[in-house]
Amino acid sequence: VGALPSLRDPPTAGEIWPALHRSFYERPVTELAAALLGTTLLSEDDDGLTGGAIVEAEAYGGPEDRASHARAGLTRRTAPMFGPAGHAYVYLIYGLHSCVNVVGEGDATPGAVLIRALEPRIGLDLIRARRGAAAGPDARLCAGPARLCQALGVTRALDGHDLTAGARLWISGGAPDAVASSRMRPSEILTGPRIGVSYAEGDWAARPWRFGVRGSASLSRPFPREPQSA
DNA sequence: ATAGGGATTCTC
DNA sequence: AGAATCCCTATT
Repeated sequence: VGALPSLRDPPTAGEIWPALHRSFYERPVTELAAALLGTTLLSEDDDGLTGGAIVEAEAYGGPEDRASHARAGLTRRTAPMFGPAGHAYVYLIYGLHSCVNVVGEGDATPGAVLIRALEPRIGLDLIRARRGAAAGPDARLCAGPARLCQALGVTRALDGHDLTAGARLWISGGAPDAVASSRMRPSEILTGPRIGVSYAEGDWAARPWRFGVRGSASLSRPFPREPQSA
């Protein structure tokens, strides 16, 4: 028995859940945020495979976006936002919590999408163990940008990671044998102002760049009334 | 060098 | 309502 894989080797997680291609990410961040709804974020490490369906995401632009980390321009911290699409931007907030973004646009245009909530679907036992005993019902385990990172074992070690490689941390449109596309119908998409960016000047705090799946029990918090379909 | 604050979460 | 807690960013 050699080191080369044989046809009888069990499929890897990346084969069961094929990674989205780079071209999926190369578009304006508001489009990308909506398109990510319904796709599956996956993480695999020595402890196992975990994942869930993305049900909430926020778009962040370049220096012109006064709510974006990129507002100060290219710095060491925000460098991934200025790099190629399809990579992760993972940052530490309040000295405690990791949050994960998906880089969009292109090399010339900085921008990223913050993943704010998942419906947990894969590796529930491991997700529950990582989140702790007081984490509440399953639907709330990944209801928040820092919660989902804790649940999936995402830390800044993954900052800059290439999401298109289909290993360690990646996003899939669905299993190959899945019948339905991950794409949401417009009537299923909620929009609203981004969370926690009241410091932003001008109308940047009010822009409806938060996107969510209508009716999901895993949203980080409710959307304001008067929802508009994207 | 140092001060001010943050795309959050949990507990009191 | 307040703490936890690190590092980024801007200023001295």
